[in-house]
Amino acid sequence: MKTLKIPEATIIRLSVYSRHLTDVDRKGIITTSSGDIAEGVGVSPAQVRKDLAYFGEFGTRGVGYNVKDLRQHILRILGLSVDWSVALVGAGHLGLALSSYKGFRERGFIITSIFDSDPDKIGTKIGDVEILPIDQIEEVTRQNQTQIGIIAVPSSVAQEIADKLIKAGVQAILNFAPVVLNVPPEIELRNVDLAVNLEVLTFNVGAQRF
Amino acid sequence: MKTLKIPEATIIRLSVYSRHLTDVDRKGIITTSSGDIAEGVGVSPAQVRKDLAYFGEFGTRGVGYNVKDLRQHILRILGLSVDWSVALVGAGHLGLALSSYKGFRERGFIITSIFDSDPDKIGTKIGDVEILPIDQIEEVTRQNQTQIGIIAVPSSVAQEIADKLIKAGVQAILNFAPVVLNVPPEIELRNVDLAVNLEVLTFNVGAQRF
DNA sequence: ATAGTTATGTTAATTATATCACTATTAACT
DNA sequence: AGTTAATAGTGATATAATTAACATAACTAT
Repeated sequence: MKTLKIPEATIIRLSVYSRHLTDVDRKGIITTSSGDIAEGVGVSPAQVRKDLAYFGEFGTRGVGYNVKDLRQHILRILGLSVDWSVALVGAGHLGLALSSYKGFRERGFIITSIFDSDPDKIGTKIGDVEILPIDQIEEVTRQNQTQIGIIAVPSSVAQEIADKLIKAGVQAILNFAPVVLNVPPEIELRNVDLAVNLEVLTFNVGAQRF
Repeated sequence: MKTLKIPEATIIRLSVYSRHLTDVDRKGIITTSSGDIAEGVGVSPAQVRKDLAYFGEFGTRGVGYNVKDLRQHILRILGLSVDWSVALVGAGHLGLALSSYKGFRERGFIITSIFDSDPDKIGTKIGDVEILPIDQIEEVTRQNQTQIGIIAVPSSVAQEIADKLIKAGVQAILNFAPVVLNVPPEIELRNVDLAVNLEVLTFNVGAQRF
């Protein structure tokens, strides 16, 4: 249980590598190299090797990497060798988009419950998952042993939902509300702020000013 | 036109600061400090001051920052003192979620055109914007002088759409397709990969292994 | 066998980013 | 007016991440 510090950027790249390797594998290619991967995803070969080196030796010198093997190794590293139960809170446009997003299920993220406060939505289904009222979050999430919560509700209620999810025992939260959430340190939290992404773009478009 | 290199992390934080300042301003608070801001958004006071120092001096020593002033300065820095015309390509669940996302308009991002390939969708409206066919991207985007394109289409066609948007003269692209896009260096590109975000979480949940 | 080639794994150097500690400035109060 | 408290701005330091360089291992061909 050595706590070697691994950069988050490395984790993000590993995720991208694994997706790239899935594509390469589908083309029937058996062997690849740090150079190939680097070219495929737009980083340097040294970066690819360094990222992998945090976790072990997966290649053969002079030869390269076996595509299937390396892919499996990375998926294992990312914790994707098992399925994850996900609770989605908020069945608005964004919630609907997330629940129908193929990429989640492909990677082993199964949305096992959906919650909303709108009485008109409660009882209806998205796919084969029934929309439940907010006050059932704790009971249902605990019962399903759900580890991950996705917050897709308005900012005004996001903290309240986060508290409920944590009380229900989730270990990680993906938050789409543009607000700073307060969570205990043992809870993994990531924020996806859609407007921020556009703002980085507009800054860069005008960045010759600085 | 000095090209002082500014960390992307700084830009992201500035965006968060400005949103925080909007909240603080709404509460009627006139003056704030690096310490207040730091506490409000979860970073260190030194970080706040360092981030601002890239762009000038906005505060008064011993006193702090005027909330409205600082907010305006940051918005100006981020390029948000003017509106931006945005073209949205893909009117699926995600496209619908993005087009109805309040946060965009609030920050000056106006979706001026929406495109999709589905004949059933073409001609219908989202809000007051009509969905147009893909082959009108170039003409309409150029006419509107649209600077930003959002790609919310399947991975298989994302590169093709990117090419069209670039040909139409957009300067920046926000890509939601989980694929590595190839764009010329003068085009600003950001990728939002929803699955990657969950994978960073699952890695961290199991990270005691390393 | 052996030399040559290729590509990994790893150490070292460089670059980038964040933190810290100090200085300067302002306002308030006595 | 002088003193104290508060807080921005900044240069120095520490930490982190990326890039480059290199030594090692495996394969190929003669």
